[in-house]
Order: sequence, then structure tokens, then C-alpha cells
Amino acid sequence: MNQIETIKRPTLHEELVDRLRNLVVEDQLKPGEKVPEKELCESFGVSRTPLREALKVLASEGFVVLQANRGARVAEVTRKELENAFPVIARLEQLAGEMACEFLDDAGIAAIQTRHDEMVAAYKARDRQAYFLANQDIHQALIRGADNEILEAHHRLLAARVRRARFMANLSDERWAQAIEEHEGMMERLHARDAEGLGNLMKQHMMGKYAAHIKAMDAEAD
Amino acid sequence: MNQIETIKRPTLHEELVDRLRNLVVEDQLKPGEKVPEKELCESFGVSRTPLREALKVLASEGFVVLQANRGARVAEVTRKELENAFPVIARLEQLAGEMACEFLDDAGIAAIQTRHDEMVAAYKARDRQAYFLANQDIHQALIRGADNEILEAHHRLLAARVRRARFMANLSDERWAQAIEEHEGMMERLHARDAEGLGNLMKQHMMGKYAAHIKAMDAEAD
DNA sequence: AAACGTAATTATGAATTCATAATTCAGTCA
DNA sequence: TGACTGAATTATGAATTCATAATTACGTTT
Repeated sequence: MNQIETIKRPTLHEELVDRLRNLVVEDQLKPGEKVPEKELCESFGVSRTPLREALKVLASEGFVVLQANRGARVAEVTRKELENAFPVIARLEQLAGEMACEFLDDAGIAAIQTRHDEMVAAYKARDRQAYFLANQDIHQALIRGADNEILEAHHRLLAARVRRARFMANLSDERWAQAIEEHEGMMERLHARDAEGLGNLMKQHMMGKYAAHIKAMDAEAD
Repeated sequence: MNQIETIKRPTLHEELVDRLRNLVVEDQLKPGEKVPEKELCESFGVSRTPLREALKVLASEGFVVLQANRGARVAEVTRKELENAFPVIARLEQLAGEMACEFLDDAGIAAIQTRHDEMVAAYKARDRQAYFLANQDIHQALIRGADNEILEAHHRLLAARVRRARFMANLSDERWAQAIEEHEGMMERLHARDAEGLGNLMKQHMMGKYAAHIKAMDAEAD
């Protein structure tokens, strides 16, 4: 028997959690904006019940803020949030790097290398969009390689939160070059299965990204 | 003007999230059990809407599992979950230890020392309950000391999840003694504001707890 | 005009209702 | 007796309704 087509997600609220989170992360719903319950219900064709269930989940994830009797607003991306989130993400990546060295098989490493090469090509072509996507895939693959669902879940949430700061737009040439170099180093360590080395590099890589973020924010705020 | 009494939590679902999570963590609702929606509604005196909202949040936190059209069950505490959670908690504690050295003031450190002394007294008196509570306070204070809400939130969730494994019941004498020694070392580093040292010790302390957990589980499963 | 007060409107939290999926239970047949 | 069938019952997901809080609109007063 052929592969049966995947069952569409069974419950509305699960689907809505992902859809709404995407709207927030993709900046379709802007920080500080009130979440337009009515419009969203209409555009998704659902009643308020599942939508509100989804909002409760999103609030617990930190993407929206609930105010009693005043509905939900899209959470702001504050400097403090980035200050808090990045060190945590960096440690999660460090752990992931260490574990990935242990658990990834050669094929898995090869797949990451391929994507890495594509990322470098995108860098050389100055294709920010392609770079961003390849970069995201690489980090995701390394996290997945740790074979730790809890680590993955917490990382995914935090990564989504900081992604809202949309840093790529004003990524400086220096930082971009530095990031590429860091990634080269990471690939070396991964091939050598140097767990501690890869972990440290991934942590440093993330803190470097953080520093660049802060610098860009400060420059923007002049 | 005197302190006005605190406003009782405004929304039912927020209150319910905490209450239900407690029922799960305190083992009043047993792993694998179906969550008795009806009974809970009656005993809390609320309708199904806010209770179900709370269940959605609890599902996203990993305390219950939702099955489409078959309601919610209390999540099992699997060995894999502990294997996944502990390394992550350990890294979060490491980070917290480092930051706490930076951000805690002398009064904060003194308060932790006091609680530490009480914990040691409980140990000498073989009072598991008092030990457990003091221990929990100390770890929480160190996490708080990091002054990082995101770190704190993620740690709190994971700590609650592993707490369900209720390890204290069969804490061995050797492990208990070792834990006390590790805590003594932590206090030394904290007073010295040795960030890296405290971080490493806290990580190791958590991994030691993890190892003892696993050992106890294996012994139990024979 | 600007500031205030009040009525009308809207939005929100929660209860209730409704359609349907899952489960239970009685009856049938081997 | 024990496995199967199908109706009755119950539980579940989602829509709808309802009471009330918040917001807006509109006069009134200075």
C-alpha cells in the first residue's frame, strides 16, 4: 500500500497555535498591537473558542500578553528579552553541539556539510534570504542531532522569540564574514567529533550574534 | 497608605493552570490517568471552557497529553524524559550560577547562606521534608539571582517536570552526603563570587542528581 | 474649544449548547 | 460461554450565548 496522505491536524487549536505564532514571528502581527480576535476568527473560519485556547498557549510561550478583560496584545521585543534569551539559547546550542557530536551519524554530518556549502555560496552571492534559510537549517539540524526533544522544544521556542528582532535586515558585512568563519570552525569540529570544541564554538557563535544584535539596536536607536 | 491586599488572580484559566499543574506535580493526578474534566469542573466550580484552556497550556508545557476526541491524560514520566531534561536543567543551572555571582548582592548571598545552614541542619536531623524544601529554595534563589526571567521560566518548568519523578523518597545516604558536600562547595564559590566555579559545580551537582535518579530507577525496576 | 460625565456600543471571559466521536452495554449468534 | 453487532450513553471539540467590563460616542459645562 502506498503512503496514505498525512492526516490533517485533528484539532483547530493546535493548528491555530502554529498559524498565530507564525503571524507573530513573521511580523504580520506587530509588537504591541492588539490581537484582532474577531478578524482572525473570520479569516480562519473558526469560532472564538479554539482561537482563544491558542492565545492562552501563545501567552505561556511569551508571544502574546494577556490583559484581563482587555484581550491579548502581541508581546514587544524588548532589549531585556534579548539580553535574557541569548545566553540561554547559547547554552542550549552548546549542549546541542556536544550531543550532536555523539549522536549524529556520518550521513547526518554529510547532510549538514551540504547545507553549509550552500550557505557559503549564498554568502558569496550576498543572498541574505538564502543565507538565512540555510543558516536556520544548519542550526536546526545540529539541535536535532542532539536527539533530545526537550532541548529541541525549548530551543525552538526561544529561537522563534529572538527571530522576531529581525536582525538579518541590517546584518553588517563584518559580522556576516565572522559568522561564516565561525561556521567553518564548527564544521571542522563536527567532522572531528570534537564535542567540547563544537559546543564552545556554538556558544560563542550565538553570543557573537547577540553582540551584533545589540550593536545594531544601539546604532538604530541613535 | 497601607499595603492594599493583593488582587486575586483575575482570570480563571490562569489560576487553573497553576492548580492543575500542582495536581500533576504533587502526584494527585497520576501519570497515564485520564484527566477527569467533569469532576475537576465541579470541584473547582468552573465551567469546562477555562478548564480546557488550562489543559491546552499544560499540554504545551508537557504535563498532560491531548488525544483528539479522547481528552487529556496525565503525561508519563519516562526515563527518556529525565535523560533529556537533566542535561538541559544542568546547563541552565550552570548559567544561573555564573550570573548569580555577578548579580546577587551581599544580602542575597547571606540569605542563601542562612537557608543553606538550615538545609544542613535538616540533613543532620535526617528530615527529608525540611531538606527538600530548603534545597528547593536554595536552587530557586540562585536561579532568581541570575536576574533572567526567561532562564527562570524555562528552569521552573523543567524542574517541575522532573520533580514528578519523586526522587526524594529513595535518596540514598551516599548521594545525600555527596549532595551536601556539593552544596558546601557551591557556597564557597558563591562567597568568592567565582562565577565559572559556581557554574561548573551547579552543573555537576545536577548531573550527580541525575545519575542518582537513574541508579534509583534501575534498582527499582529489577 | 477642552474637560468632564454619562449613555450606547463593543469586546471579553466564562457558561451553555450543540454536533459528533468514542465508549458502554445489551442482545445475538456461533 | 464468548466473540460480535448495533443501539444507547457519555465525552469531547467547537459554536453559541450571556453577563459584565472596557471603550467609544455624544452632550453638557466651563
